[in-house]
Amino acid sequence: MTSKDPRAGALARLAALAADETRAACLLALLDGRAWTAGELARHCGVAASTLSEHLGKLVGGGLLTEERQGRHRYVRLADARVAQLVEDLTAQLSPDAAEPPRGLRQSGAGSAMARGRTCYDHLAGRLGIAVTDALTARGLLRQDTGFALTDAGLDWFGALGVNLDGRGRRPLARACLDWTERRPHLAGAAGAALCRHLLERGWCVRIGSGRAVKVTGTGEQALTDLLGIDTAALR
Amino acid sequence: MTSKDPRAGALARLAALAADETRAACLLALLDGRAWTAGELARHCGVAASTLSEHLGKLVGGGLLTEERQGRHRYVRLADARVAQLVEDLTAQLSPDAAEPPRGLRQSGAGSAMARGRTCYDHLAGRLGIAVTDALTARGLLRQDTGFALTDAGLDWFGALGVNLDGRGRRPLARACLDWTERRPHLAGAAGAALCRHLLERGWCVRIGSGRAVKVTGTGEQALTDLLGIDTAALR
DNA sequence: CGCACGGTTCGGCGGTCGCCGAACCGTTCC
DNA sequence: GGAACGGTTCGGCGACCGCCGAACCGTGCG
Repeated sequence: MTSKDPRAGALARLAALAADETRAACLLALLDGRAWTAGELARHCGVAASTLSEHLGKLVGGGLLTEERQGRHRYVRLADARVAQLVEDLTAQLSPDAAEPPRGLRQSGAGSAMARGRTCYDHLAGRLGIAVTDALTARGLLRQDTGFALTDAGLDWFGALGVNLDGRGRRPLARACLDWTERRPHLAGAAGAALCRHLLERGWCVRIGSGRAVKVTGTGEQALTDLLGIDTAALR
Repeated sequence: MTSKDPRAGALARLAALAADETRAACLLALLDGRAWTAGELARHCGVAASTLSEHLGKLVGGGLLTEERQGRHRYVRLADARVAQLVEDLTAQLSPDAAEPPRGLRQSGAGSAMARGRTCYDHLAGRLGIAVTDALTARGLLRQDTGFALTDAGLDWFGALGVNLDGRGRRPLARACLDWTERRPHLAGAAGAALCRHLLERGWCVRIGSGRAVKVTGTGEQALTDLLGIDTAALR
């Protein structure tokens, strides 16, 4: 408690924000990239509204969340992509040694929809995210062997698609995010986010209900086949 | 506390390991990549040996540290590069908003040696790390604009240098690590580690005392100039 | 052998933290 | 205006956690 490293206190304070099961559950839920109300999160976590209110205070105060008040609602979301990336990295740390077997075909309901395709903060995950990443790699648009980066051909491909990749702040263009169900890296970063947004805007994917699960539409299947040669049968 | 996400508990447990100032100080100290004894860490953190013993138990039990017992000593180090990466990412999360001004020329003693050059777990950081990263990028061996990856020319360059990049597990070859003093990304990952090891083996860099600070030797200056065109004057 | 030393275990102390229910405040809708 | 509702504040309770010193164990050295 004498000298130590001046960063130690700050690091501990940051980690403490995620070191509670309820707050951790909030962060994971918010990985879908959307804004939740305090009440929704309280119900999701199974705690009293008052309890969750205090948790939100800490998370917002710690800079992990931003809030937006509308009438009698308090909407809260992850502060930025950096926070989302951090939460992803933390959960990724857990997967390799988690004894959990590759999860069979249990929970075939909402679970399998999530496994087929979902959003992870602002990019695609699940089998859909993996399929897109693999297709990009196979076509020489993305390189994974020397890091995780778009190729020049990849930049052109995004341009031809009409996706604008400029104006991203200091956020890396391509980044690997470890998929939670597939245990394989998929495309995140500014390019992953832009691509996900593009698919949703074009109606190639739609969100299922209010969750983070997404499904490929008919026109989406056609587009993914034409653009990337993806066999969409496995995504149905 | 009812359903939540099954990952929430695991995430909270992981974060809790870093959520204590003393344990955080240990993790930061161990970022130098070397093995410390329990006593060294206790003195470094300013707590009783018994207290630190308990902390080590948790960190080892949590898989963040591995231990190696020799005689009456207990040597402990970060478990692997994944853990180091995680700690780096967490500290990087803090730097952008930390009000700390770009730290003037205070602590000109050991501090400035650290700013000149140091190791960050197993790769180079400080001005030296930045200089190497910039030089690699300027020479077209590393691309940062589309992610963070070696180019084909970069692969060749490493090969010509006699650095073997095979045999890395699932660890990414190139990865960006945010520098703590310079606030800029530098090369980490398997390539960064291999390069750092190479510089030390060839005697181009040597460790200063027992810390993580390193300095470039005379032959090292010549080599860095020849190989990468680095102006080593700024590193003295 | 005996002492010094590094590390661990244990009991106990004090502070923090997460949780709840009750009271309260502001918005929305009837 | 009144009722319903989302959210916040507050007091209090129980659990957990980090810290220490003392006792203990094993290694290494004189």
